[in-house]
Amino acid sequence: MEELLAKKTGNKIKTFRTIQSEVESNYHVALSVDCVIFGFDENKLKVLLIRSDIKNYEGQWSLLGDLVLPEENLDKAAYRILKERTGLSDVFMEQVHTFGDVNRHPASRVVTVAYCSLINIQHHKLKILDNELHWHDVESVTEMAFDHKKIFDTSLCQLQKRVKEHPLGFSLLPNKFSLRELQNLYEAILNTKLDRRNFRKKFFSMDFLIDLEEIEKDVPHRPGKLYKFDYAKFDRSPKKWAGIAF
Amino acid sequence: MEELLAKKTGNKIKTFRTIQSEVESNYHVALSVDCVIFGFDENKLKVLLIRSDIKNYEGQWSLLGDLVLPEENLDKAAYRILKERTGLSDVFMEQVHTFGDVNRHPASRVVTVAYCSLINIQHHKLKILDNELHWHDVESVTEMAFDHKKIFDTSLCQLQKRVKEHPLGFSLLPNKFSLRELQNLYEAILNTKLDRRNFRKKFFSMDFLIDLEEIEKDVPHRPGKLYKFDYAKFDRSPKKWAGIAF
DNA sequence: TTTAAATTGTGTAATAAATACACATTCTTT
DNA sequence: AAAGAATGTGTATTTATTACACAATTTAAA
Repeated sequence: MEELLAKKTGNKIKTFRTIQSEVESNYHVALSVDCVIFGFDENKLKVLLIRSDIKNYEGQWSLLGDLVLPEENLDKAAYRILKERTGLSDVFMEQVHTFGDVNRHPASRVVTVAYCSLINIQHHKLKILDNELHWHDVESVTEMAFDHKKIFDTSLCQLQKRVKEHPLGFSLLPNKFSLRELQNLYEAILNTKLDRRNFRKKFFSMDFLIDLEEIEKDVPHRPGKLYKFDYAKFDRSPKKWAGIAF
Repeated sequence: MEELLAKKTGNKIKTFRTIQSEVESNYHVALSVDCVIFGFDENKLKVLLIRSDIKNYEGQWSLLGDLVLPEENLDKAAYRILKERTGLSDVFMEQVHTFGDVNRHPASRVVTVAYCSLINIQHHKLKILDNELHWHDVESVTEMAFDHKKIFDTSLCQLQKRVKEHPLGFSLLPNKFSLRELQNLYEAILNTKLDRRNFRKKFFSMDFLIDLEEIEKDVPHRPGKLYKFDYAKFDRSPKKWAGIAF
């Protein structure tokens, strides 16, 4: 193995040059991916957590994560974890931040790359029978294992920001949704109340909603119309998302 | 060493459990930090690059990076690199993204965390005599070593976005600056032309600029007034940055 | 010393976007 | 048949964005 990686040689700083023994003994870390998987159900934003089986954090909730495999890209690892846990593969997924504090894992140094994912909770409802996995209300998440609360908070903040810039929210909804459901979703994500008329005006003026000429069923009040998001039109559109400034 | 990290046991997926031998042999990677250091000089946005001394990329330009030390947090590593190269320590620095494609480094798997930094180029002009280090015009950066072009592009995009949301730009300017310099900076970062009167109106209405009652010197035309950014007022302000939508 | 060149400093009118706000309608439940 | 609950709709006000022109100041050149 030739000169590789990085090392300081005397006073002169060289780029990416070191010797094999250093690499093996000191400069390598374990690398994991943790997924913050969001869902939306009963008008609440949810996050999918698993009970930790690590000694120090036994019984506490943690994010879904795993070590990155030797021949696996980071995004691939994130999709693998999601697939294993939910069975879903064609969903929104995005890298959020990397957490690498020296003592974040009790056993050894583990650097973790956090990913945020948005899924339609109905699509995989059946797989969460396992009592180690649970959908938690986002607003009632408090203590978590490791530094996962910090990772979760960071992801939620980023979601709140991103959802104003891009039409991400639809990934969390059923294919057919009412405007009330859409507004409830935005209110849940942004943790705020929105004016109903202005919300509707805004979404209709963007013109990416297709009226399905159907109405809700089984609601104890006047049913609303159902819509779907026009992904094809969105993809063609040059200006894309106008931005949502509530 | 107890059960640690992550492993699949049969069909059941466990969280963070594995055995020592796996950790050492397969699941560890080299971890580096790469800094995209931006500066502003002669009305152009610049990036600080170093000539690569790696065999495959010899002579090509690369970002300033180094392996993360065993007992070093990621942010610390980024600040260390910046300090070593520029002598500056109290500057804007922010994690951008992590790049971990399997073959991004020719020698072995090296996952790198990219950081973006904004510095006042005047403050360390003297240290860049070394001909391996060079300030490049951002718009003329083309080929780079490794996947550094991709890292650079990602960082520049993020900078363009962040500078509209937060008052970052001032880190790139001298303490005293004219409004023309400020506008030139924004035009350089955003790669666009802005209306001078609207730009001034916008910044004055934010009310974070302190009029220093001084004027520029040595300009071949009517000199402009000098200002500084009121960081104290900004920190106290509840609404912070109004957002710049050009 | 006069003139040309360059850039600063300033305000208003027009357009677009965000906000606040109320009532009739439709469907379900009792 | 009446009460409850949520849908569907429009306008007026305020705020932000954009487009745009001319006099004043300084330096450099004639």
